[in-house]
Amino acid sequence: MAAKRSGAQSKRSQRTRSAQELRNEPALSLERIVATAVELLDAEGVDGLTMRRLADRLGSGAMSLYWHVDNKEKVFDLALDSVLEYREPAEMAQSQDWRGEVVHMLEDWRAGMLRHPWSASLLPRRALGPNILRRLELLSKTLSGAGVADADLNVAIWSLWNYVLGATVTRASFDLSDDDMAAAQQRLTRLSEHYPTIERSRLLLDNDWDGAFRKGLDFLLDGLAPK
Amino acid sequence: MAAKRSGAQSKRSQRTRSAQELRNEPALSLERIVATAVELLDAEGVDGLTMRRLADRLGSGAMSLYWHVDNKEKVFDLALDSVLEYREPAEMAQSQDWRGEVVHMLEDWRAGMLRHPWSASLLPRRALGPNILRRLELLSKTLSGAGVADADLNVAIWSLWNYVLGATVTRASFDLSDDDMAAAQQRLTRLSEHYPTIERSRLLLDNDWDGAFRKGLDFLLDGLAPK
DNA sequence: AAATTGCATCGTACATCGTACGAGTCAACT
DNA sequence: AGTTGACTCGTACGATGTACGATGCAATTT
Repeated sequence: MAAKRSGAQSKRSQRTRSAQELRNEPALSLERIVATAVELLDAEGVDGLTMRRLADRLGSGAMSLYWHVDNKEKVFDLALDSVLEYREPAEMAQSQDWRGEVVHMLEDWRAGMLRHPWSASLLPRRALGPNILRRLELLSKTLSGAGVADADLNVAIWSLWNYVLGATVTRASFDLSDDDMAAAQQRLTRLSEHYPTIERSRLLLDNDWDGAFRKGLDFLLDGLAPK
Repeated sequence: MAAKRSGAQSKRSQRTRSAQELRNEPALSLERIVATAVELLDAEGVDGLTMRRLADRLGSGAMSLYWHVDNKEKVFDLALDSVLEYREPAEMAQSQDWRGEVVHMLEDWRAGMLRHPWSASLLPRRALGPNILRRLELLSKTLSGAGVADADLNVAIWSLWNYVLGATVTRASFDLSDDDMAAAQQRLTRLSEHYPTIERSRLLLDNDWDGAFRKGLDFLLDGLAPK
């Protein structure tokens, strides 16, 4: 039976592959597969990622991918987590402005996902990758350091997580092309007699997404702040 | 070229089909297709819904579905909206407890989606169906009636929508089977040295989902309440 | 030097999917 | 009697995920 590559890198493959490496296409690797998957997702969206197309971009055969990856689902998992890569903030521990930090962390999180809109629609179904966990850990630590009691930490984290996830998913799915937007507008005004209040507030049409995100976040933080 | 059925019902099909109707399988109809799709989604999940399987359950050929439905996407759209069907609350207009009403509406919304966990993962990608719009309209009306200024309505609606959507999606995706739960637990404790705060607060493990949902919602409503 | 091992690649094949196309059925209308 | 239009469905096509086994090639052992 064929051996499957586990998490560990092979020791040998570091210095071999000279034939391949000096050629046009560098050899396959998990990193290259994931990076190319992200490219493909950015370019073609979730449905555009197929194992064959991914392999084409890598200059390899489709089945070669399966040496490095269990199945297509894993490609999605890895692509998602890679997009949420978290770079440790330089100074952090001594800051007093916990609220500013939290806002910054969550806005950064959201911005990262909006840079790759497919990631928002993927997130719900995926397990927690290391980068997401790292972000949750830092969020917990910051809140805890700000004085949030352990007993309240769970509620705090979930509220924020839910809000950020929802806001990002919503934003990503309503970030329509101009054509779609025009169609939606037309549809809404056609139906406006049934939804007068929506019409009046111009929901879905005039949206300051970022501002609204920030305001709701502030409300949550008001409630979550230690008294 | 084959005519496609548009939104309107055929006038004739009301009284004909006697041969079919008295038989074991009633004739195909949009309603029956959608209802069966929901059954299938409940039973087998998103990936379990295929046109062939759906047709099997309906006792018809796969291609027959396409008379009633443009494509598979539309089936998803219709199934989702049907799950979010909204039944008008009897008395409502005169109530003074706007906050209780909002909480009730949103908890009902969330409960409806959690009864069909596939719906949460579908929601982000779908257009707004009539039932969702109806719910948004009622929410807007209630907030507006409570004194929320038109200018603030947008932020209010989006904050609540985002929060509810995020909380529902999260809950649905973490509502794991016991096996998955055990695996997740094992995985987390194995990694606990890297995520000490998460470990301490037992995030992901001891969760009072409903309670946390309610608390975060209260925080939002505190912020959104007209002064 | 020769044989063996193990990592890595890939061609072929299969079941399954969404759905295009066109033929078929049957009641209602002219 | 003939036409129409609503509806059903068999067949077929291209695309997909991936199981399986053959192949190549460097490192290691003999």
